[in-house]
Amino acid sequence: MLYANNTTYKRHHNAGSSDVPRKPSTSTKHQHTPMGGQDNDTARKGVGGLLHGAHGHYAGDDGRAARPKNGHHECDQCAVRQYALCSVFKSQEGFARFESLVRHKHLHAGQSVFEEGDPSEYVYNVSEGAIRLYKLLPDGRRQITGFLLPGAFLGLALRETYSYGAEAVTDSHLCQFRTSELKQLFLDFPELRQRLYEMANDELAAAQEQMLLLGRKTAKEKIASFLLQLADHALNQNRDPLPLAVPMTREDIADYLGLTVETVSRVFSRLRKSGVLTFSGPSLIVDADFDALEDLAEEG
Amino acid sequence: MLYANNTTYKRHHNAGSSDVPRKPSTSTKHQHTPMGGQDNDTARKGVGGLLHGAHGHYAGDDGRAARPKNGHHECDQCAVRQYALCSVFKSQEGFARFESLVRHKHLHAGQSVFEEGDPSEYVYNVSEGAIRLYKLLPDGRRQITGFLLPGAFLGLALRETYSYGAEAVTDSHLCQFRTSELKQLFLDFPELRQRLYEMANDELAAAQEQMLLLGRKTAKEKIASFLLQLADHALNQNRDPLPLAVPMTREDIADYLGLTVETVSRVFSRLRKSGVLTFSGPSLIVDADFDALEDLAEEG
DNA sequence: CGGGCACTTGAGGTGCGTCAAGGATTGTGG
DNA sequence: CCACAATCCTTGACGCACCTCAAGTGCCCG
Repeated sequence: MLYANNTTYKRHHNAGSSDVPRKPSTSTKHQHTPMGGQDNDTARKGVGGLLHGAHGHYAGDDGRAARPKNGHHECDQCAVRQYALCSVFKSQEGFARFESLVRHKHLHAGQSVFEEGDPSEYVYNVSEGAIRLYKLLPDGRRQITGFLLPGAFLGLALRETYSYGAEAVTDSHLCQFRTSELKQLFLDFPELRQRLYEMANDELAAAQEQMLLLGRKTAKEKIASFLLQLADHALNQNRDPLPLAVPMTREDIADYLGLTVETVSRVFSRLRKSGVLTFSGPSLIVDADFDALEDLAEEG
Repeated sequence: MLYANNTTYKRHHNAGSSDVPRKPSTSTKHQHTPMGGQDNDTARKGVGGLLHGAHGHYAGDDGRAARPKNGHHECDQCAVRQYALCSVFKSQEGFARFESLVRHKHLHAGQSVFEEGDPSEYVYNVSEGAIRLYKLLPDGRRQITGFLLPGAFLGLALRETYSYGAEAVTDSHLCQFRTSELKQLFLDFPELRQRLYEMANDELAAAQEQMLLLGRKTAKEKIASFLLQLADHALNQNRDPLPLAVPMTREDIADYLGLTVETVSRVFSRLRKSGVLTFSGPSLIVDADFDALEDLAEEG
């Protein structure tokens, strides 16, 4: 079940440009990934850094989500209510007003939430699953700018159109709001804006860190940093970083780190052969020498 | 005067790591750059994109700043008051309260505003000059994450320490506020937070664009995109994009685009030889084929 | 069991980094 | 006014990290 994702973004075929890197031709399909499976299901949330999600305060359960999987979503059963945007509404009536605006949306792995350039009519809160944000060049080259995890907010930019695309990496659940209605709420709930502001700041810091990675780190350092992000996110949720699940495909990782699939694969292999990582299948790392990874990542 | 900047960030020498790119050894010095000079002085503000500044509404003057250069700064003479943060204070007493908190700081080219890890006691508004934001790896590799221009806000991230360093590219003037005091103002002036939120969002969108550039564009595309950023910023200030000044050094450009000095220089040369650009000295472009640049940049 | 997809691995090419040298500009001090 | 030192920029030769192309393996699912 760790192969729980696939790619759906379309890459425009581009007849004959010259000195530009590979423009992949990619198939388009939707694939329903069965949820459930064994317990390392927890992995689905395991990302961190530019990979946004709720941090800390993962009260109670050890990371395994015992949520309604039947598509019947209610806010009072919501897994992320304690720390998502919703947590701003302390009072009963405040929350009621908030809840009245929400529309629940379920997405299958690979489905698009919105595309770059779409009018930004809605904003979302991720309550289950994982979303990837990406930007494309006209010839199809893709840069993934981040992964969103439960508790993360989607659509921050209060602009007329989305400046990036968003797709479900795995089956996901989103709470949808009209941008205009959310703005109304700002008037009565200044804490809401405060909360969004903090989130934007966190994203900004993460984005700067990612620029450093993209512009100045080697492939090995990028992979090491990425794995540490995954591990840190697990720690932030009070989960054990081992075994470490890598829910996204090699292609997603490559597009996130500014590499190619082959390079990602090769670096993983080299880390495995040098004893830093032990794999159990391509998307599950059962052992990792985090000290070695930190040296490799040149953190700081 | 277009060589109006230098580098001051320290690059740690790192005895013997192996497969890591060049770790430059850089001198440390402060250099006072005489302001004034001829009129293409306007160039000092010429940046855009991740290069933040005030956009639009550059009422009146054609870009040449007729500001008090005598260090005696008063808010009511401030060049950016109309569109900087200060503009949220409509009322006389509101602004008075705001002004009472400000402390004016003048920086010479190359001087540090703060370094990564410093406690974020202050935030700033840029009223004159240009600031570069950067992050360093332990071995000295640097990534410039953005340039700040008049009207831009510095220190957005309401975190305990700055997550990046900031240095003056040219002689600059900043308005300094205590973070704690600014937060107080939030209570009485919700528009202030709104404004900062919008700014953070703009930066975020720019950061994502820059990630696309860093992760997926070729050297030529990066340079072309960069020049278009410069030109767009000029346009946003109602200035003619030609002649186009490039106030930062090749090293700054390289560290901004994830390249080396030599590559930056070579690409400029190639663009010059192919007739896309015409230079008058290394930091002034007197003619540019913007259509060609847009093709090269793969904008989209 | 067969086709599709993700992943891996190898062989070879290249864009850009590295190393090195030289030119242009500016500021400094005699 | 002229060495000079210090930067910054440019250019060439070369090498390598990563990309490209291609073939093969394993897994999943129909």
